[in-house]
Amino acid sequence: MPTKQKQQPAEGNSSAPTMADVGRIAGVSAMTVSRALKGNAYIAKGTLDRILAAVDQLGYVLDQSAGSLSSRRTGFIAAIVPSIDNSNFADTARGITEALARTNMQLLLGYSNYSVEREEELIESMLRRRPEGIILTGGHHTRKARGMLSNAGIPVIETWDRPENPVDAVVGFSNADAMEALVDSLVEQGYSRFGFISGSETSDTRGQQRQSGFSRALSRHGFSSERRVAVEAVPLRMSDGGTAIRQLLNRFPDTDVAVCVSDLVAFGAIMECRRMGLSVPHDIAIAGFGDYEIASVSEPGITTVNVDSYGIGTQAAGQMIAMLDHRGHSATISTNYHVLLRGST
Amino acid sequence: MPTKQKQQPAEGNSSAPTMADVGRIAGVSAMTVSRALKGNAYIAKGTLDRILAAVDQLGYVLDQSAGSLSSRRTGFIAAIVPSIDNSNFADTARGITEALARTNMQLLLGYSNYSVEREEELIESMLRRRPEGIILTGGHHTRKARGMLSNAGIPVIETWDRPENPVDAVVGFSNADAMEALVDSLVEQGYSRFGFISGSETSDTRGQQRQSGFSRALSRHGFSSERRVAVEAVPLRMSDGGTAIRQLLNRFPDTDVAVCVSDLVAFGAIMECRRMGLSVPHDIAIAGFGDYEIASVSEPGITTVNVDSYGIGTQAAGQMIAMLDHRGHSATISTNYHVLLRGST
DNA sequence: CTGTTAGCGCGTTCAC
DNA sequence: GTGAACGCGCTAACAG
Repeated sequence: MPTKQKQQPAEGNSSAPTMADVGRIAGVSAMTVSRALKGNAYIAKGTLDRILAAVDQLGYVLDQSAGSLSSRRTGFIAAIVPSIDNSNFADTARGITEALARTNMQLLLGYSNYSVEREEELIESMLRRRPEGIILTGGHHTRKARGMLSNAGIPVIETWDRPENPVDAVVGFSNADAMEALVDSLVEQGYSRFGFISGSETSDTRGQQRQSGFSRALSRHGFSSERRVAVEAVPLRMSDGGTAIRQLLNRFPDTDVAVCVSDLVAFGAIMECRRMGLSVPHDIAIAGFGDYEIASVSEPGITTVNVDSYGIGTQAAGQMIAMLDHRGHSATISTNYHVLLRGST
Repeated sequence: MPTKQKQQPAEGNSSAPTMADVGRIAGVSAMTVSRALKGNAYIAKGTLDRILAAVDQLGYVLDQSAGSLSSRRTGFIAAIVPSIDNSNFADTARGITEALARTNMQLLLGYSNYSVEREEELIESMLRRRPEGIILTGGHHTRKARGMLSNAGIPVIETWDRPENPVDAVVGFSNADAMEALVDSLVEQGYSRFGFISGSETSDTRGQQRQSGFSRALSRHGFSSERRVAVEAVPLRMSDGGTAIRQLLNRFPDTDVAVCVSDLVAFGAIMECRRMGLSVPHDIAIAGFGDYEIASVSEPGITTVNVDSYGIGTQAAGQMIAMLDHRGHSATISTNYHVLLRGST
């Protein structure tokens, strides 16, 4: 009977202490340590104290990978946002994190850089961690991604949008409708020669939807929606707004209001106007989207649409928790938006 | 001998497929599937194809929790930043993510909200996932946190600072020195009656260090550093800059330049000045810190210090990878900063 | 209130 | 090139 030496039988090396080590010191079994650390089981007061002392002495930290393998619950929620530089999605991520902090769930956060291919990769690598649920941005995914998602058998929540064919639950609003509301308000203010500044027409799905809302509203009012400039960059930076407004005014000098896909772009455009010696809103009015902090602080304030970025995060997390508790089922939750008229128009 | 039924013997329920399932279809053992999916082992071409087909057919996704329990490598790198709304730290997080994307490591990201207690909680919950390394912001941690960190036996990298007693490796710069450089430049520009706008004096360690650099520089030049306003909020928002500049000018009307802990605050201050009818820099000059995007786009541009937030992230990740490879050891890496004089001063 | 037993799904190690 | 056995550290299930 040869002494088969399989998988290095833990020699006297200083690897992390285990529950068994803690138990040895406290004079109990590993199982009792497990129960004591979980907190919701009956443990004799004295035993508990000895266990906690041993934990302290060893500096023991639970190994959750091992625990979740056994319990079949990882405690992970995955979330993917297009970017974290963009404060709108950062707010959503913060909302998710804070809502999750009340639970024992941990957030596994990724950002796709506005690419569905990158999103697919992220989904795959995150699913390897066996999250109990996944929160996505938007309703546009690769075929393979959709396949993996439905195969995973976990709640999926799409946010920031109202997909036509949702994978599962949805927490969001119609970007087209929100933009339409903005345009309506601007028409009411007396504007009629609208320009539109957007980013890449292929990657930024929400930007495209805003543009279709823009066109829809204008055609309803009988105005032209031809004055459009697209900057091929994603995500759009403030400085892109400067480039874009120059192009717009160059190609369509009669424009009386420029609507931008985001407040950041609008801000860049306003600053560029100042440099060009144009007064906003007197010579040209400018509106944004998203109600970033800068929109209210900037002077003049930027007319925009508040879309409750933070609330999208908390509501998505709340819906996720409900679905995991079996208290709630797949649903579509409408988040609020409202137009804010400020000094820039 | 009673039929003890332990741990639900996987009935015909639709739980996720395993390597064994894949192997069954492909006509090989689970072990061969493992090797095939790892990629770096010799597998007969035909076998490989059958395995990949089976993976596809089942929609099989590797279970990394199980894998890492066995291999003792989780593939996680943990990172904690004070906030993700603040684009400086968001840039660092992006730098880490992008540098890590080339490896097989996955980022476990948390934010402490500028609280060392919250940081301690985060460190504990992250260590439960057995990260292979951890990246922190700053050098200020609770005693317990330091204990857990050294106990964990993994590389620790502190960033954005030059701690006196680093836990392990460091990637950062001296906030005091950087601020001193800014003040020196402003003195050279002819300013002498300096004001300082900062946030909480207790939670924002880097803000405090900037303030001490501010005082040090001024005393070196023989100027007063008494003109100070602290807003008790963390993190500081743009709008806090407005409140603060009012207070500052109220209490110290002779101030000729206001130095702010961050560009966001500086921007808020500049906008408030505009509302008060003060011209920047004619009536009052204003400088920031961090070289946020807004500093270069805003009109006037904001004088500030660029501290390479993104580079801190990529370098920290690079150092981490080196340490994990045993190619590099604990080290202190200096990141660059440079003063940018713009129109606001 | 506590212990025993088994096994979560994989990778390590050795055997062929 | 491939397989068998074992165990990573923990918790479910049951027995007492």
